[in-house]
Amino acid sequence: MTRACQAKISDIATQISCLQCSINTICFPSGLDLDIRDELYNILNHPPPLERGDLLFRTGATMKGIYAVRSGAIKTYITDENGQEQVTGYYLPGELLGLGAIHNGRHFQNAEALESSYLCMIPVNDINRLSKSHPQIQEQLIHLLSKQLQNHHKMVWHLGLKNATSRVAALLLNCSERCHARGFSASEIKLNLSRQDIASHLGLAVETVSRIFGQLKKENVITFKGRQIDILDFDTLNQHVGTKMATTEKIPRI
Amino acid sequence: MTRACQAKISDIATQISCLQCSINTICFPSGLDLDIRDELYNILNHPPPLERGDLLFRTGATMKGIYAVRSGAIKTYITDENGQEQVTGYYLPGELLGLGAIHNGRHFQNAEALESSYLCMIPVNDINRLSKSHPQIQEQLIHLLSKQLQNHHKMVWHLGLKNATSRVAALLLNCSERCHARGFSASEIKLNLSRQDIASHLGLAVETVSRIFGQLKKENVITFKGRQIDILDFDTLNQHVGTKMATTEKIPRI
DNA sequence: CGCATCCTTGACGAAGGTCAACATTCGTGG
DNA sequence: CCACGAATGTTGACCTTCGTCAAGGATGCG
Repeated sequence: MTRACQAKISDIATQISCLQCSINTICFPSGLDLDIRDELYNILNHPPPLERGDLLFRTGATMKGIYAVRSGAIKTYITDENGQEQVTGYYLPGELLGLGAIHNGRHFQNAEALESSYLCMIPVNDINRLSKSHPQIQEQLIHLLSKQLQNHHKMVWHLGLKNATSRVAALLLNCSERCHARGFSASEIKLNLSRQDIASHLGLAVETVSRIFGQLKKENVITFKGRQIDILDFDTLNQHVGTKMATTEKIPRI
Repeated sequence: MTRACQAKISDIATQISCLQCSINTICFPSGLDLDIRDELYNILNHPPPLERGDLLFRTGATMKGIYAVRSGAIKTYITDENGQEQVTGYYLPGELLGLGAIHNGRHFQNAEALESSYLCMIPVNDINRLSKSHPQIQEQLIHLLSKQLQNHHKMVWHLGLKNATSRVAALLLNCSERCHARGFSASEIKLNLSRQDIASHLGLAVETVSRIFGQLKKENVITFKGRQIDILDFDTLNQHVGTKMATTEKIPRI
C-alpha cells in the first residue's frame, strides 16, 4: 500500500500560504517577539511529500508532532480485524491533524494521502519546550483544539442523520464550508475521497452513494465529473440536512 | 421544558469524588504550590443542581466556563428548524462538557440534564487569568481537549458503522468503557438516555432500538430493566463493532 | 492499446422505517 | 396508598430505503 515518498507536487492549485493556514496562529502568533517567531519558523518541519496512498502515520504509532496540510488532502481511517477500512475524517489544506494523539502520544487511526500532498509539522517536543516560556503558544493550541472539537460535534450530528441523502448532503456542505473558510470556492469543490471512502465514512454502500450523486445531479442540485463537484443549489442541500449549517453564530434564544 | 432548578439530589450512587473526576487535574494539578491549589479550589463554581429536563446551556449561549459532571448525566443535542432534536452526545460523572465552545465563546448545542445532576464549573475568565501565571493549567487543558477529541474520533467511527445492531453495540461498549474508567462497573450500566434519545443519537427509529435491545436480550448478550442495562457478553458486542474497543493502547505495527 | 481501478446502473432481497395498537412506568393528586 | 393520565417502551404488519450481486462503462496509468 505504501510507496516511496518521492513526490512531484504538480497540483499547486490547492496549495495555500501560511496566511490561510490554521496552524499559522501557532507558527506566527501576533505580538510575539521577533526572535521567537524566528525560532518557531525554524522548528517548523517539512516531512517528505506524500503521494496518493502514502501513509503519514499508523494506528498505534508514536506521535511525532502536529501536522498541517499545506497542499493535497489526507484521510484518516480505522482498520478493523477483518482488514475493513472505515474512514473517520478527511483533511484539506490549512487543516490540522493528529491533535487527538497529544494526550497519550499515540495515534488512534491511520492517516493516508488522497493525492500528492505537502505537509508542515511542528515536533511535539519543541512545542512543549517553547510553550513553557511562551504561554501564548499554548493558548493558540487550546483554541485550535476547541475548534476541532466543535467540528467533530458537527460531524457526529451529520452522521446521526437518518437517511442516506441527508448524510451525503451534510458531507458536501461540510466540505464546501471548509473549502470556503480557506479561501477556496464554496461551490466548486474537489473532494478527493473515492466513492468507496465516502460510503465508508457515512456508513453506506458504494452503490448508494453513487445513486444519490446521480439523483442530486438529475435534480440539478449538484453537477460533477469524477471527484470534481459543483454545488448548484445550497438551499436544497440545507433542507436535506434539516437546518442551516451556520449555527455557530446563531443568536441565543434566551 | 425547563423547570425550577431546585433539586434534591437523592441518587448519590452515581456521585463521584474529585479523585475520579477528569477535571481534577485542572482543579488540583500535582506539584502546584499550596496557595494556588487553594485559589483553584476557591474559583471552582457550583451551579444550582439540575433536575431532569433542565437546560445547562443553549445553542448560541455565551460560554461561562467549563463544566464537569459531578453526579447525574447530561445530554447534548442540536435542534433543527422543525424542532426535531438530534442527540450529539452524553456526559457521565467525571466528564467535561462545553470544551468545544472555548474557541469562540459560544455554545454550539444545547445541554440538558437527563436526571438530577450536580455540576462543577470553572469560569473561563479565571482559567485565563490563572493560566497566565501557571502554564501547567494550560497543559492540563490541552491534555483534556486532546482526549476528548480522540473520544469523538471513536464516536465518528461508531456512527459510521453500517448496521443498526453494530451502532447500538458500539454505544453500549462506549458507555461501559467510560463508566469503567470512572471506577463504576463496566457491566452494569445505567444509561439514562431514553430510547428516543438513543435512536436520535444513532440515526435510527425508536422502534428499531427497542427491537435490537429485545434481540440482544433474547441472545443473552445483555439484560435490562428500563434504562438499567447489564452486559453479559462483551465478546459478542465487540464482534458487532468489528474490532476490540481497547485500541488506544494498541501496539504499533511498525 | 490494454489492464486495473473506479464508477454507474439494474434487479432483487433484506434491513430498517412507519403506522398503529398495546404495555409499562412514572409522576401527580386525591 | 391508590387511581389516573401522560410519557415511555414494546410488538406486529406493512412498505420504503438501502444493501447485495452482477454486469457494463468510464477513467487513468503503464
